[in-house]
Amino acid sequence: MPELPEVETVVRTLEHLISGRRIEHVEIRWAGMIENDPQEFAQRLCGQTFRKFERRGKYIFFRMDDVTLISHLRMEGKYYIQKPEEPTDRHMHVIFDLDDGTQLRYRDTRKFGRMRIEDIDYDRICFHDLGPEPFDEAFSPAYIHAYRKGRTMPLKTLLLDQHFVAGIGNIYADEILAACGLRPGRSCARITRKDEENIVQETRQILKAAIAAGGTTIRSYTSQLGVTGMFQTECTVHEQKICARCGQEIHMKRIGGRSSYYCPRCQK
DNA sequence: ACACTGACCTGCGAGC
DNA sequence: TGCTCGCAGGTCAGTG
Repeated sequence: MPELPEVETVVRTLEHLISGRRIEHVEIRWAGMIENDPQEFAQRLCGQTFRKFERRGKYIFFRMDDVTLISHLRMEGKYYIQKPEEPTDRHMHVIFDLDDGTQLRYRDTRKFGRMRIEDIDYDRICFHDLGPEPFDEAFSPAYIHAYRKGRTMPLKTLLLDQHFVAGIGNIYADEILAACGLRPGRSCARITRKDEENIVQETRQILKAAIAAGGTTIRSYTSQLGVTGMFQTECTVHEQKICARCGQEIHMKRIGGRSSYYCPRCQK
């Protein structure tokens, strides 16, 4: 399931592959994933050229000539560059014909992903009240301190809260908390100043390493774009059996409706 | 205002 | 073998 590092990898790969390509036709096979009126969506994108490729949290922003195409992959959304004669299947939901004869195809087995168009100057930074990017200096120990004031939610829930910080999903939330030695179920009201510093530092460290590795592949993130990452081999707790640090059996507990993995010895 | 739950979807694997 | 059921999880609407 793509999180910030995977989405960043997809954005940079697509930038490399389709920058400067013009959309000649849009085929929408499943209209449920288009948040605009589907006809208007297709009509406004025809004749537009991919100019800039941006990311905000887990959202992709394609800046065209006159419109911004915003895409969220949710769990299983993937983009492919393929030729028209290559076979499609029932999970291909949107197909863009490009001016070089190839197609940009969006495939999503669970139909959770969403696309929409907005005006060209649509503000990426203020989008959806998303929290700061983890690498932005606004994401600081002082910011965490202020945000958690008056809140009692588990740390795991806090890290997954996109209003708190943008881009962290279930896998990296587990990894960040493991690196900090904090249990995912610990209330965010019960951490120290030092913990706040560690969360900022480990979040950046882990996401940076993941981006460098080209994103994580666990079960859903593979692509013909050549961006299959290998970061999952570096997971210390998520979907692991044994703690890499102490050998203790990894525990799994549902927190905020998500499976959360932690080492009961290393994480307090 | 905060916190929690269910809905959206489909594929897969466990269990009977 | 073939069926049912639970689980996977990002986001948002609805509820307490």
